[in-house]
Amino acid sequence: MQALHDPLQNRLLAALPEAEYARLLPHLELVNMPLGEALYESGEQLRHVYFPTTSIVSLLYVLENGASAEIAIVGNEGILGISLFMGGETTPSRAIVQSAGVGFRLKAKLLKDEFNRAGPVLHLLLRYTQALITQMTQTAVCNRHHSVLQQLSRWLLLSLDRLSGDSLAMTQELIANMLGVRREGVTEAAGELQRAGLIRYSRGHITVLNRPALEGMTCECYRVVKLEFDRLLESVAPGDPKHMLGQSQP
Amino acid sequence: MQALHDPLQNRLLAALPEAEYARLLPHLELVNMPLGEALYESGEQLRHVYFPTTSIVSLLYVLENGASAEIAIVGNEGILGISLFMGGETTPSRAIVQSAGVGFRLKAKLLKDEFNRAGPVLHLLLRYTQALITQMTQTAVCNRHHSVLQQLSRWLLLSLDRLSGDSLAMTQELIANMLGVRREGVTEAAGELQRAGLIRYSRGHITVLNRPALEGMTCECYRVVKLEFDRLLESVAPGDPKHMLGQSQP
DNA sequence: ACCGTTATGTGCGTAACCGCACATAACGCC
DNA sequence: GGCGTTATGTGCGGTTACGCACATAACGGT
Repeated sequence: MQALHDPLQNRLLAALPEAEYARLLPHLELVNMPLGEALYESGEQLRHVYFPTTSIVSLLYVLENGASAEIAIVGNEGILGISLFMGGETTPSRAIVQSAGVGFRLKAKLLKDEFNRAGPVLHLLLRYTQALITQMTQTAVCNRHHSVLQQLSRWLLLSLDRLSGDSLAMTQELIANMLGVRREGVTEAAGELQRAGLIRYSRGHITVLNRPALEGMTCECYRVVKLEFDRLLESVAPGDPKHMLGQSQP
Repeated sequence: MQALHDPLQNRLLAALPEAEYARLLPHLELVNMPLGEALYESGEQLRHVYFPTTSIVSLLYVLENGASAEIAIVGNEGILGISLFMGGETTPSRAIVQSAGVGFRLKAKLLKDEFNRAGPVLHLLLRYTQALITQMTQTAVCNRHHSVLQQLSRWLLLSLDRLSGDSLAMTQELIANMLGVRREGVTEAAGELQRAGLIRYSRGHITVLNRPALEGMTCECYRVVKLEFDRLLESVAPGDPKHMLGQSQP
């Protein structure tokens, strides 16, 4: 079982230089991440950071009236708990597991210590954070200007990218909560995608049948985010200066 | 004239420890920031970072079809150009001056060098960035769930906080661009606020007449952002351990 | 095979906002 | 003081999504 789950399935861990990875590896703890679990709640002190491998976690904000909106999706490309190294310790949002799976966690102190070495780990985490910021901003833009159909498409593609697969276990009700729209709105949009032959939907299981076509009809928000993650997190080899803070150009 | 404009009017600069401020001061250059100026464009390499003092700058994303949406507001509490130290060098968004005024700028290399000392400046900038992230996430939430009236209220309060005043020069057309809504929608909402006696509006000049009442009717998004900025950027005195990355608790 | 539960589909009327077309009004300049 | 320009107000039909009330359908256990 353990053999099936390798920390290197997380692309952020995989991008670490050998020395840093070797330092962290003994402390990485495999954890199960069941559907609905809160990795952290609004305003809660973090004890661990999490590196998902086969799970998907949503950062979401819940309004006083109970309505919710997803801020960003984190999967095998990222880390949960950035407020730890950003210095705020807490955030007003929550992290909820949206697709059950596993991941690895690391004690808060260990990550902070590693971050404070001000070496490759710091720079990698900050680059990831910048990519995450882009995802957040694009969520804001998409919320403002695009239809439920477009947002659903974007969400599907972003989620599948973060699972490295083409199918996903998720009810329309849950997706509606993520997008902050009516469940019926998701039903309608999903029906449209299904009639167009782009996806297949059945009781909590979505499969993308024609990914190129789906990408083609999705709003630019998806592409912007994808490009930015690719640009900022392209495989960072040991010694590769890409993720070191350069001495700048004239 | 120069005497009227002190870098310490920028709260981020004011929060620096003496030693760091002394190092940066000789390199801080007073710059005029006229309405509509782009401090940076999407994807553009940054040559400077900017610390507004009497101006307001919007981070905004412009869609392929020309529609736009504001991501965050930066004024005398912050800095423009975080992608420089986050490591990405560029972002997909633009920074446009929304309220003319002045600010101070610093050459990119100097800021990077200071950041790379991994001292108080790094920690302060990261805390600010986390506060900015909160503003961005709350923008996404507000875009999703709240009315134009509520968004206008939030926007007004956030802007005035960043000017440390109670009036603002801004046409409804510009505000509409920021919020990503119709100009007529802003007219309607502003009319409502005016009829309620909360603001006065006249040809590009808004004055808040009854701030407590305005705050009272604004959605929680404003308060969440304000609280988070206060929490993360409360005056950081030299030697104050608040902005140092603590050695964590058990 | 049955039945409760959960998931999805559908059909309303309503509210908010959009796009467009103007009307009015304030200001700046000659 | 007249006039072009810019800013704001208003009306109206159309679209999108909402809230609610159901109908159907799939699954899961006994």
